This record gives sequence, structure tokens and C-alpha cells, in this order.
Amino acid sequence: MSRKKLAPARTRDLERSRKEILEAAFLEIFTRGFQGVSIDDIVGKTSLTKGAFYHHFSTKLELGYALVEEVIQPMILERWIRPLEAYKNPLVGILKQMEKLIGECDPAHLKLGCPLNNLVQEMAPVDKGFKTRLQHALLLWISETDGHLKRAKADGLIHSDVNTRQLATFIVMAHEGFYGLLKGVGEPAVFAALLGSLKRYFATLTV
Amino acid sequence: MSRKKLAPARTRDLERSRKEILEAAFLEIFTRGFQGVSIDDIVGKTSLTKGAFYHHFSTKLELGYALVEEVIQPMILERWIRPLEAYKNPLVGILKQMEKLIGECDPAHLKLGCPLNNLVQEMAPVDKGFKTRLQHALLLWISETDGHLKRAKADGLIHSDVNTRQLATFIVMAHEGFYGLLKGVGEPAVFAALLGSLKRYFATLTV
DNA sequence: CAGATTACATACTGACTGGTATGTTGTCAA
DNA sequence: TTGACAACATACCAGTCAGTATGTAATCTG
Repeated sequence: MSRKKLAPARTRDLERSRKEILEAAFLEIFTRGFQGVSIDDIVGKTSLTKGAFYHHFSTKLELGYALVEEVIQPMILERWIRPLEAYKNPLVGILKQMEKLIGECDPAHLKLGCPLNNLVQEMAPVDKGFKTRLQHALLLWISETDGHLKRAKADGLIHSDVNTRQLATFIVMAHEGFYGLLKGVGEPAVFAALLGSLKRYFATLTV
Repeated sequence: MSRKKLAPARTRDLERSRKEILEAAFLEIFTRGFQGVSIDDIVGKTSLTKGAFYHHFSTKLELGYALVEEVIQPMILERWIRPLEAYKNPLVGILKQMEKLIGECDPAHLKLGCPLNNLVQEMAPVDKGFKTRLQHALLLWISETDGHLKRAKADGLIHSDVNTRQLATFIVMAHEGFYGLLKGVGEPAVFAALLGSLKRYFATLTV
């Protein structure tokens, strides 16, 4: 039928296998932590075996690095930066996205926290390779947020005396803090309290 | 000399040994995570052995529980709640304590984060016993903060339309978020940005 | 089509892990 | 003083871990 150039239907596909491993690793590490997950756990959630794993990643740490660079960092941009393009006022967009991605999130999923924050807390002080990659992702997040805030400031939507970089840092901190506290305190009511406070803060920054 | 009732100078002291283990465990787990530290690591930092460890704690998890209840939770109260008693306006006290305990902290020590937050992020979704104890510590922190805020509101220092419980939740979130972000981004300049934003927020709440 | 190479699968290893079994010695009550 | 027990120390175990050695079949290249 359709076995031309696209859809090769091969039994061996380097790219696809790598993605399969990364996806399984993401879920396992997301729920149980990097140090709490074994390579056998990961390949067990896969149609592949350990041999395949070490064909793709020279070590467990290398897998972790790839996870940050190829899965988590793009996910951050896709979930928290891209959507802001649709808003004239990014502060409105940030609150809306929080409501959508955190407030309406399944509590069972929410108690797992934020994939980026989880790795930061667990691995940043333990391994330098993790540290630099996680730091890069966080700074990128801050910079991209800052970009949108600068635009809003130029449009006269944010008070002229607001330091946008400083505000962007605070906003990223709030994301991590939201996830972190919600992870510790089960009650979803906490989210309403946090969002309410942030909303009040944002109101004082708006012209 | 002084071998009366106090200072027994015994070679075997249940309380002291337990404290020694807890203290060593705290430092090791603080730097490398609960799952990243072995019991042999802990007793290695001690004048005792594995036999002593299992005489005091039936399992590694039990040690973790004791750590939260007997070391970390009291530490939170001592560092973040007690000092507020000296301030008429607790919002001023909170900023001052942050400057003192975070801003003036040795960066090498700061990159390890907050002991409570570390355990929340690593262990809350993994083990239920951890979850409940960590949740209890966080809610206590929020409640105690709320108490001080209520007092300030009654004194007319905080606007009457402020929901103090909501604000207390936000403040605890900010503590965790500060530590978390500083852990990920090495630069101490980030602290200034975060504190600046929080200061601006607090100013809008004050009468 | 043939040989080379890639993309895996299988089986294994030494180091480490949480936990146990058992021995030993301080401490204290009678 | 003397047993009894508490507070450890030592040696060990079965399971797990990251990583390796080696075999094999699919795919590509010429």
C-alpha cells in the first residue's frame, strides 16, 4: 500500500527508538525521580532492551542530559512561552495559562510537580552536567518571558518603572513555587490562594 | 570534677547517639538527596556503626520521617517564624529574614536549597509517609505565618481587604520558590531580583 | 546479491544497597 | 557483686544497580 519513501515501516528505526526511550524515561523519572529510576525500569516500559539503551546513550547521565535538552526545555517553551504570543498583555496570558495548565490539571498528575523543577531540585547540586543544562533552560525561560514583558511595557500596558527582567525572574520563580507547594500540599484550594495573590500583584503593575 | 547527674560522660548514650545519626543524616541527605544517600554513607560520617543505626531506626524511611519531624520542622519554625515575634510588621520581618538567611548566605551552601523543599520535591510523590509529614510541616508554616499576618491586620498595618491565609500561602510559596530558583540558577543577582519584586508587592499591601 | 555495518538482543559482572543475624560490652538495678 | 538487659559492633546476605561482552539479524552500500 504505502511503503514508499515516507512510512518506511522498518523494524529498526534509530530516531523512533530514541524517542521511545526518551518518552518512557521522561514518564518514569517524572514520577519517581532520576535517582529513583533504574535503566531496567525504563527499558521495561519500552519495546526495546538494555542493549538498545546503551546503543543510544553512553551512560544514565547522558540520558538525563538529553531529557533536559530535547524533551523538557522544548516543553517549557511550548507550554509557557508560545501561548503568550496570542495575548496583547502577557500578564493576562500568564494567568490564563496557569489556570489552564495548573488549575485545570488532573490532581493525580499535579502532585508530580513540574518536570524541570523536579530535576533542578534533585540533580542540580549533585551533578555539574545537569546543573549547567538546567540553568540554561531556566535562564532561557526567564529571557523569553522578559521579551514578552518588554513588549508590553513598550505598548504602555505595564508601568514604566517596572524592571521587566526582575519581574520575569519573579514569574518563573512563581511557576516553580506553585508547582512545588502544590506538590507538598495536596489540596487544590491552595492553587486558588496562590493565583489570587499573583493576580493581585499583577494588577498593581498594570497601567 | 563534673560527673554528677549532668554530663554523665558515658560511652553509651541513647539520646546523644540518636542525635549524632540525625545530624549526619541531615547533612548528607541535604546535599545529595534521600535516595542518593546510603545508610553506610550516613554511619560513615558518624562515630557509630550500622548496628547502632538499626538500633535507633527500624528502616531508612523511618529515619527520613524522624528527620522531617525532629530536625527540619523545628528548624523552619526557628528560622522563619520565631524571628517574626520581634517585628510589629511581620512583612518587614519576613523581608529582613530573607535578606539575612538567604541573601547573606554562603553561595556554596545556598546552592543546596532548602532542606524542607528538597524533600518535598523528591519524596512527596514517592512515599506516603513522607507526604503526610511534609504536608504537615508546610501547613504549619503557613498557619504560623497567617497568625502573624492576622495580628498585623488587626493592628491596621495591612489593608483590610487582604486575605491573610491566602497571603501566607503565597509567602511560603515564595520561600520555596526563592530557594528553588537560586538552586537552579547560580547567580546571587537573582536573589536581588526576587526580593525586589516581593518588596514591591508587600508595599502594595501596606496601609 | 554480498559484504559491511548498524541497530539492536541476551547474558553477564562487580560494586553497592537495605536489611539481618549474631556477638560483645557498657550500664544499672537488686 | 552479679546477672540482665540495653546499646551498640561485626559479619554477612540476597537483591539491585549501572555498565559490558558478545551474539545476531536487519538494513545499507557497492
